[in-house]
Amino acid sequence: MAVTERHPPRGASAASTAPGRPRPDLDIRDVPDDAVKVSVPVSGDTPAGESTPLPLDDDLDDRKRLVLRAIVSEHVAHGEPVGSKRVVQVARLEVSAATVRNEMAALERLGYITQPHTSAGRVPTDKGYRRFVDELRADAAVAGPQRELVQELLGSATDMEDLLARTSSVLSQLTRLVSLVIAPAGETARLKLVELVGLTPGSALLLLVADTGRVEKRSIELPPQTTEAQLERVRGVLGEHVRGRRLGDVHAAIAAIADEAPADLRDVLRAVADATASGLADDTIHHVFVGGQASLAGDASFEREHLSRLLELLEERATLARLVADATADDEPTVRIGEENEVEDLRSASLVAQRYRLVTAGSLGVLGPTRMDYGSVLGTVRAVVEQLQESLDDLSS
Amino acid sequence: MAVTERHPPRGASAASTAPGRPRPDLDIRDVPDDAVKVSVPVSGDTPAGESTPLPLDDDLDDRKRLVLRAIVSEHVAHGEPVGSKRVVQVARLEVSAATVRNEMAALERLGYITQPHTSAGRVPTDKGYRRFVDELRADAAVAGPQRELVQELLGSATDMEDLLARTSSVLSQLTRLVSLVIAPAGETARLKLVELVGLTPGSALLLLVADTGRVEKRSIELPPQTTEAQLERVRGVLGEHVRGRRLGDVHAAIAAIADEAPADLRDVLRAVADATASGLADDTIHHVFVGGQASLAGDASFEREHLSRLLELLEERATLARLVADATADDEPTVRIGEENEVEDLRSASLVAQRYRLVTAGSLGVLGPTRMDYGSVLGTVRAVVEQLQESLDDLSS
DNA sequence: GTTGGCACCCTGGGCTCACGAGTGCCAGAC
DNA sequence: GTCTGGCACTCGTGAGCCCAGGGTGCCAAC
Repeated sequence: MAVTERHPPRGASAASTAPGRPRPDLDIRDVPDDAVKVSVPVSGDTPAGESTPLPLDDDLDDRKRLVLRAIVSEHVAHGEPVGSKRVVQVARLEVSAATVRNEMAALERLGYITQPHTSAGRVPTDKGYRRFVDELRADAAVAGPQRELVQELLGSATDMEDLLARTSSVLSQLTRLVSLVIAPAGETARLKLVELVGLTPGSALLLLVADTGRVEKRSIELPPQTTEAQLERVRGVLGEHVRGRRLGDVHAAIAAIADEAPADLRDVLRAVADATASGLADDTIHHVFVGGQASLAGDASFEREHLSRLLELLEERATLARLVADATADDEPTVRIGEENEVEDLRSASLVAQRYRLVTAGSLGVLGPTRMDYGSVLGTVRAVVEQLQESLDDLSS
Repeated sequence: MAVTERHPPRGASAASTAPGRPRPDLDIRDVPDDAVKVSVPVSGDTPAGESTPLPLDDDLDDRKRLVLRAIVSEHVAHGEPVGSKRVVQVARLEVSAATVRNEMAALERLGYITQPHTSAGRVPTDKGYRRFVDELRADAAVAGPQRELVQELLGSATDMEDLLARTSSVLSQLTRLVSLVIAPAGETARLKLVELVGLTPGSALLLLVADTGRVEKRSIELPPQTTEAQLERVRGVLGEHVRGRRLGDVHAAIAAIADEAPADLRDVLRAVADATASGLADDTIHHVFVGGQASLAGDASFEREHLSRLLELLEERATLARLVADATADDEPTVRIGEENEVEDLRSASLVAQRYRLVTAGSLGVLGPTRMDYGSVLGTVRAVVEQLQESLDDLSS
């Protein structure tokens, strides 16, 4: 029922329905070839460690898989432990509950599900969710009208900041989870304009504009008695030697010319160099857009104290940026489930993220309870990334 | 005890201890002349409406006041309803609990306190808090070392954005509440630089730099086949006619010259004018810095759903800016307690805010449960404003 | 391998009960 | 008139108990 809603049988599916089993028009489909790339072993450094060996078709026969899927779907949909009877109903299995119970016992032995207490239904473990996700294919979950909405919202963005802010907002609204959008690092972007604006006798504002539209400003304390004429000359020097360089190289370039500059400009140039020492090359100041934090509070999965820590985490933009960037190693959506997250506070949360590319890659994703609807979330993330991509191309063309 | 901690008997106090009552070395002091200016009737538009009539010394005799103060302090400190015995202890009253009970009954009749249920202790009502705050004088609650810390943190800020971000962070850390810092509107700031940077053949970036250090950028879609030469001329026109104007006047100025400009520049100038149509004069895009949201989750006053709505509110920066700005009509700290807030979702929350001035005023404050330690929060807000003020002066001198 | 049946387990809700904190009020003392 | 001790009363809370319900594991039979 609810499952059906979430996985509308759109698109061809009855395809390769594997071994001959009494399997009716189940909404849960097999893994097609565009299956979601999973977060697993890009190299050996996946946090999860022990989980599923990559060749999926190992310990679970078809029926066990169906049972697992049913349990995950049901649990995600209703939040309660699901029992054998329910599984029979929802998976439309043509066996008895007793049989399913046996399967469930097996699944529990294998670590895919667990019971909160003897004689409650079963609940998926992180491993169970992982398996479910691995077998899932991302739905095109953003329905027509919604998709148009996304297109419209993102399409009318005026610059990149705006675009990313909108993306964050759209993402959190569609998924009702916390959205995270990390702006591209931009250190390879090229400098389009360098300006030095005198604000007061003792201070000036350094403006750096990159060809991506990124604007950086730095306050600069000028040496006493710097004259406007000197500033003008510095402007000239900067314009000549620094414009067109990569953001990542700006600091070195300025430092270099400072050393060779005439004595009376040296101090000013040094000050300028200092101001560009950090925040351009390194990715410490990634802009991060966070949206929909309120959704965390609404979710019962998180108890008070945990919630509080999650919110704190969301305020540490640097950590956040690293977190999401780390999770997105290639161009496929990635899922980090519960314990797979290194970060302590994300134990009972999951991250679904994907990279997008501009000159250099940014990434985006959503954060929510482990018990989330991975199918539709994956679809949404993917769709939003595509749309963002397009809008970005529009902006920079 | 706890009260003592929160109101250390620093500074002269034993002063005008009003009428002759057996009042020992209470930590709760009388209202001195630098008493906190309250949010009340700057004009007739205070949301609260019916609460305390201004001449404070009306319905409450001294002992009732003491009792009320004790109840508020105790309740704030421990979060539980406080009973007559407790009041006797904590207020060091030399009367019996029975007497206090009579006083409490009176206070309840007057609407200052209430009992959650028959035969629990009493809890302050909004009106009770209001009265308490009205009689309170702001403590210099930021202790020495902390104050230095604030000074250090704010002092090393490089520009205004940075400074305000730090202020927000400091404020939330000191109070353990949600901090809100609203940047000055800046529409009266004067334009120091106008730049038009061509990014791609079809688009450019308009940069506006104000003498406050504020930088605004706007993406501009250029008419097809705009040449660099044209851009250069537009730059000239802008530099000549717009520089030095107030931000609030920029749009009109550009629109005006667009009409008079040579035909081949008109479209470009129109585009530029469009881009400056909003966000400069109006205060819709106040920058708002929010910090310490996690503290909301930690507080038991808010139940789940309410919490969620509060978090949502915090994401609506525009509303937030209006909220805080509205609350700060003059240069004294203001307190909005519970129902005094127009905004529905703030029913059980309080706002403590104060204005600070630059060229034009910004404001800042904290948001937390109604049951907060107004004494120290007021002190902290005041101290932070002072410090911010100083740092701002440093920055712009 | 599957099934129905059955004993068993555990949570959650509802109920009762005793306790304790706190009150309101009264009669008497100052 | 004001304060006080005392007392009866009121509720909310927590413990203890029971029962129903949903779920399980296992077994014997198909």
